Amino acid sequence: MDLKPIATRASSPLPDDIEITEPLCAVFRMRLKEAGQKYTPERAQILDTILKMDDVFEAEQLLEKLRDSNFRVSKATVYRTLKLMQEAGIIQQVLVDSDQASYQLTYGRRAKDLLIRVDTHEIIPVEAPELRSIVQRICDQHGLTPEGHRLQIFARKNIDSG
Amino acid sequence: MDLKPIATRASSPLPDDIEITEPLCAVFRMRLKEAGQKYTPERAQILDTILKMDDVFEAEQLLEKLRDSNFRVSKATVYRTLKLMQEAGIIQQVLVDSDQASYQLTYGRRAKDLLIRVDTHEIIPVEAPELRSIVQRICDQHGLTPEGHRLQIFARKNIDSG
DNA sequence: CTTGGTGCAAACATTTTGCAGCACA
DNA sequence: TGTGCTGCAAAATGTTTGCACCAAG
Repeated sequence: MDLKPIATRASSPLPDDIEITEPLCAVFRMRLKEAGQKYTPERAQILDTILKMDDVFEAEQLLEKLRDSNFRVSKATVYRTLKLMQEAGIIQQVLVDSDQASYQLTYGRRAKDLLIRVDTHEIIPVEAPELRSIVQRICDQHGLTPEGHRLQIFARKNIDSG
Repeated sequence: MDLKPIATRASSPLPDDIEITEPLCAVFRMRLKEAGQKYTPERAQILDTILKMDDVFEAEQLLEKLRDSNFRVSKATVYRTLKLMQEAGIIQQVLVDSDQASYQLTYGRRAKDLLIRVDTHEIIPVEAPELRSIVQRICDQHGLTPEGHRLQIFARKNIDSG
């Protein structure tokens, strides 16, 4: 069994969010070229659509949004492209729901931990810098080197505030 | 014609080692009773098998282990029972792998955070009590009440330690 | 030509469900 | 006797794959 989908790796001190599509396109194209692959209109459309979505999105949401657009892309191509983007380090799989895979745009961003509202299902990326020392301590205790982590906090609206 | 004769519900007595599970059995039985449901031999066998497995296990591993035992339980019953045990607060789903759901025995235990070795795929339950204040702080900042969390730390053997 | 990409449909793997018969209060 | 539980098979779900055709160097 493969243990590849490691989401939310908080590590490298990257600048915060980069919102421009230009560079990300370039990155993707470059990574594809390195592997002898092509930056096709379908792939561009998928990347473009992802950039218009929430930070964390499900495959089904992406498919729906793509169906609405003028440029139709097949389900197979979407899944194939999502895999390519993971390999290119542009997105990462996040395990939020057991039914469906979610993905998170991670390139050029500091990976965020997630605050998940159980009442609305809203997913809010958050930062927990103190976590780093906890992770380090636990790894130290086991003689291991940390490679990343995944933190999801579940919460709901305060009873007293609304 | 090729029906695999899974033994019909034996009203036979349960294996001896079921006694070990006394307290948890009692909890499960009680919860079932509250909901007008029964503590059947199949359910006892599933609980018993889970207690013999790693803290975190996949459905497939459980099915396999059950197939090996003398007391056969169908796949459908296993999945139905896993759901009941979740409702009873005995086990929890953990999302480790995108392919398959994993479950963790949680009743009467504290450790819910996981240290996952990316080199061996070993899963080690750990404690991170300091996390509580982090979780609380993040929820406070968003006006939310914490309901739980999920922390998975990915790590591998130290390079310098052999 | 050769290589890679696409859409479609079929295949896949995991999990759920409909149903007829069994068990037990 | 009724209600719940079981096994089986079929269905449902999300994802992957085989294949024929297309596009670009």
